[in-house]
Amino acid sequence: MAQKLMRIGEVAEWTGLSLRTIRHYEEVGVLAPSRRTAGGFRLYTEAEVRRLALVRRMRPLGFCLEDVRELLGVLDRLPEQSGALPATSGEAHEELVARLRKFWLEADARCADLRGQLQAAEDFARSLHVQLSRLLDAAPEETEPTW
Amino acid sequence: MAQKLMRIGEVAEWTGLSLRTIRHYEEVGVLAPSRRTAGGFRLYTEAEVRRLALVRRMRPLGFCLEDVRELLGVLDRLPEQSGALPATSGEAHEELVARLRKFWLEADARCADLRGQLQAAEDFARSLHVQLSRLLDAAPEETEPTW
DNA sequence: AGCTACCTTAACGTGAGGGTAGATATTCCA
DNA sequence: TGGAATATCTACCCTCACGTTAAGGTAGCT
Repeated sequence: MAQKLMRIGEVAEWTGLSLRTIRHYEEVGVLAPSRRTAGGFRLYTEAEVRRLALVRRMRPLGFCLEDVRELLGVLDRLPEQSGALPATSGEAHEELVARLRKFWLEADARCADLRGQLQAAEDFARSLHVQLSRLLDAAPEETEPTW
Repeated sequence: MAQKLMRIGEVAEWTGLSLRTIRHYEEVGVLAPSRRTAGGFRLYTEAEVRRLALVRRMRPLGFCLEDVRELLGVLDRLPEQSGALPATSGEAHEELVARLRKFWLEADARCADLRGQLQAAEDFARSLHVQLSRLLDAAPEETEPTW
């Protein structure tokens, strides 16, 4: 069956990215749709939509768009299935591994970072709650009696 | 004993904020040092440094600086100890509670958000690792034998 | 043909700082 | 007390990842 092509609005709904963001990704070379309608509407293949969804999942890691672009490039050169022999060999293969490992380490570090931030955020939310409780306890004349 | 006053560099070291960030917070009215030296150097009291450290802990929640400013204002009007009677009463008190609750709800929502992002990030890091392993397995000629 | 929903490019705005220059302050130490 | 070394000042422009607005074109239906 022929590929299902999506226009930008549908892609936005699917991925949770804004129209502006999707266009921006094209502007800076992260991902351009392979086709357009005669009138100029962007048409995305399912594979392209999946790539955008991947970018969406990457965002919390805080990689800049240039890094995202590079990582997509690396991922592209990866063999599809573990069964297949590597599409690359020798030096190219080595470099691929190196780049991938770099991203992995970086991603791991940023996960740790996120965990720390989450901690801080939860602490903060908790302390807000405590303040709020104190405030409510201190003004019983405004609250309903407990009976 | 007289207050210990810190200059911006020391404050930066204490809080983990950059000099530029601390100055920026002053520019947009989040927190200005109460004093300067005759020559114009910023001097922060310990209380001010604590406020900056609080802002630092709030950052992961992604509140904009205007919100931070407002929240600091609310926190300022809070009674210090649960023992003390509320410094405010009636309407003002009600409004304080309302604003504080708003921030609490918002903070909680953003924590949930952060948890989601962390999930996505960890998934992504894991998948990078998987790809990496596959890549290494597929090229045993480059790895050391297992014996 | 007209309507509506969706899409286009282009240009400017924003938030939260980063970086630099060039001038001034403060401190340390001989 | 006089430099030298270090810290800080203001003012300005830069960046990144989009948001916003304006003005207009397209797809598809009736």
